[in-house]
Amino acid sequence: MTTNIQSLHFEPKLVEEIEKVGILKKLEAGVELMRPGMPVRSIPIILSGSLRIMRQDEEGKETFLYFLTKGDTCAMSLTCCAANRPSSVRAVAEDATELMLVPVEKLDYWMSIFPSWKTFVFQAYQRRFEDLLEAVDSLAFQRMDERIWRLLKKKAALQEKRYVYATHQELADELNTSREVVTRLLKKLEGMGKIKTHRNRIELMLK
Amino acid sequence: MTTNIQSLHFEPKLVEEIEKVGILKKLEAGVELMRPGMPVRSIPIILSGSLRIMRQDEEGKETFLYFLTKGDTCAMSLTCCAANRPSSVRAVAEDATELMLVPVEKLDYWMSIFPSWKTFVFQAYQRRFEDLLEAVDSLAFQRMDERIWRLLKKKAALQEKRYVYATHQELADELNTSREVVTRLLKKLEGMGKIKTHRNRIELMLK
DNA sequence: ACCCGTCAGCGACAATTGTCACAAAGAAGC
DNA sequence: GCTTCTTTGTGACAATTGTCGCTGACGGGT
Repeated sequence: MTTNIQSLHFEPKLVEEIEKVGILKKLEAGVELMRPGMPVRSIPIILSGSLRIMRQDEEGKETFLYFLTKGDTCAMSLTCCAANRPSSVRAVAEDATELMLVPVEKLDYWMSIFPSWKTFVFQAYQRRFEDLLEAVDSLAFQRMDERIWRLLKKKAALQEKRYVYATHQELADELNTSREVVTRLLKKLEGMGKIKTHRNRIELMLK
Repeated sequence: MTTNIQSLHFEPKLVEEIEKVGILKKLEAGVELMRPGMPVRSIPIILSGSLRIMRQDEEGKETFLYFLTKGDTCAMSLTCCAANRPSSVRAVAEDATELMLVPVEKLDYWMSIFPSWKTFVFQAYQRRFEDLLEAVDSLAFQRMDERIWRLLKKKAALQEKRYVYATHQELADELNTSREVVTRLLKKLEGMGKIKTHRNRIELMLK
């Protein structure tokens, strides 16, 4: 599952640079990479696997924002680094994940000399904006059953499988609702023929 | 109320450039500057007044995202321009507003030669990220009474007054709820001594 | 097999929000 | 004054979501 940095459309010289100063990090599924308040010292570039980005409130309640996958980087890291501010989100490995950590100092310098890095940074901003708007849409316009269904589809797509391995409690936490509500609505989705529920696992009936 | 571009921390040469190519535009309160699907041909820099940025779903339901005020620019414009994509949000003048429209073509060029422009663009991204996260917080973690109360405080702060001129229906539209709910919760806030309601106008009892 | 901890299912009820119907109050014109 | 339109108020009810209590199912270990 190892992806190397070469496959990410960077120019050869930049690839060289990244490999020189970047630190490869491997995360097992479920490991927390970043939490609100943590200082951000490096920019992660995801090589394989995926990160789940969550927003927390003061009491620790959470809500899902978006996933980062291969080739993505965290726009929050970019803004936090630039402003020298702590993280405002939580990042958790959704699967086993590999990423390259690039020190903050390079951000600006590379932007000025590597066009592909500049493109990369701007695309990151743009994609994360879209992702955040999608999160807003979900919160503002969709009911909980629809939100669960979409989350399941996204999770399944990440793995390219029709199974999602998660407990009802975990899904409830990601959507800032309660376990009972998730159970109830999963039953409803099952009744509609969209899924089948198993212990620790949900099967999506796509197509 | 006219603010000129000089007060925005740009270097003199850039100010000159902006004045040369920028188009000054004045909007009356309530006028729509941008709607979802519209092509974005220029980047607006707000000189005075404020813009209300809203997200819409397919059926036209809306939810408030954030306000832009003096010195701000629309990060959506930046991303949309860069990717040559239509707007994904709606922008409406909250008050009488003046803005400078800068043609897209300059975005990149100025970034490479004017440090203050680069800073400006990155700060815009950063601020709008924070604003969007605040919008997510509001949607995910707060009940409707709290959301109304916060919206009122923001609106009052924009004008630096203790009155907000709006009907219950308008507030309902901005929060994607119904007029009756707004009426009900405003009565509740009034009972708590936080506001006084009048026709077309709400008085905030701050301090 | 049995125990035990985790996970899921379910019924009852509460809280919040959404919807409908209708009335009253205020503003503006005649 | 009267009429009309807009805005606000309110009661009743529905839908959705949140919470509590309890039950049973499943799986891993012994």
